[in-house]
Amino acid sequence: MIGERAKAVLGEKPMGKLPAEGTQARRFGKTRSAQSTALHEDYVELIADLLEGEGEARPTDIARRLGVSHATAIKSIARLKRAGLATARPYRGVFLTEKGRALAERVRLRHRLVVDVLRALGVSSEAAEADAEGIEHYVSEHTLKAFAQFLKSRG
Amino acid sequence: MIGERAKAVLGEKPMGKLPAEGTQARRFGKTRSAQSTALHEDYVELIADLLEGEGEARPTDIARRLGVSHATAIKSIARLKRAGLATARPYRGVFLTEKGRALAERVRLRHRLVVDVLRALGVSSEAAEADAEGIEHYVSEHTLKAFAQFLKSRG
DNA sequence: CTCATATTGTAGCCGAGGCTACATTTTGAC
DNA sequence: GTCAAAATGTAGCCTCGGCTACAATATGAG
Repeated sequence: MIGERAKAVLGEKPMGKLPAEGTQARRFGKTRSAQSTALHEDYVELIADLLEGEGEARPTDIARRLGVSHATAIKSIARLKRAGLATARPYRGVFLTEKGRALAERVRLRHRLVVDVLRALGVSSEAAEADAEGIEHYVSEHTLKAFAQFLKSRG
Repeated sequence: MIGERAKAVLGEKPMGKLPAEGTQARRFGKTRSAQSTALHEDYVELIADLLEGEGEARPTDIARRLGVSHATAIKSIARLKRAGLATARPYRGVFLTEKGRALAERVRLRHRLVVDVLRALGVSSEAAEADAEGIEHYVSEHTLKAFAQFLKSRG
């Protein structure tokens, strides 16, 4: 008797409703890389907010807002610098590069759009804000456009 | 002249439109913990699909579908076992525990709901599937209910 | 039954993103 | 100007989720 494993080797897989591995793998891969930029986006957005609201962005404030230790924040800021998104000299606060500011602006617009769509769908303001924090990093340009169109179409 | 930093120490922060640190920190914290479960959810969902479609879930197949090396898949499966979501004996394939099956079912329903909502908002099927892969892990119960309600209300 | 091959498992490396503990610098009060 | 306290930075450790290279096991062909 030839088992399922044998069939697989012979290329006799049942092949159900599963998508082609290539497509699925690509999707998961994209999701993974998005995860690596999600933190960068959060930091950049927060730094932009702090710079506007308080005039400066200090590691301790950043750490408190994000709910992490200051050591973690400092390490992340170092990664931001390596990525060319921020500048910071010891004991002198954090600033955004042109690239960082551009990213912050895009992130902010996207955040607003996601929150507005969620609210339009009947989600409460609090839940919309909270969920958007996670969702926004995974919304593609295409989907973003559809969101904008949807909001416009329904006034 | 007293700088902004001095003001902060004295509790004279301008306090603009930024939310309270507590709220924001809690949100980010939740987002972070969601990230740690996202991979578990992907694995569990895929394993359930494979078990149904092929009759068995082998590490190599899982790795190929997720686009990672088999070593990575095996290590993740070990984490799944530790989390009580799966069982696996050496060279004998992967199976889900009751808890794992329950999670897979929830994840599957949520995935469908997210894709359907995205499509209802005018997102193409391909983009909806791709984006949902990332978005779904950050949709709260509250938002999920709103999604279901929205879909029902518009037929 | 033997054995080549595919699959599976293990070891060891890496970077990201957490943490605590400790060292250094700045700062404002005095 | 001194100095304690707050902020900042550094060191070292952890887990997760990647990887490659190598070892061990199953499996089907013959």
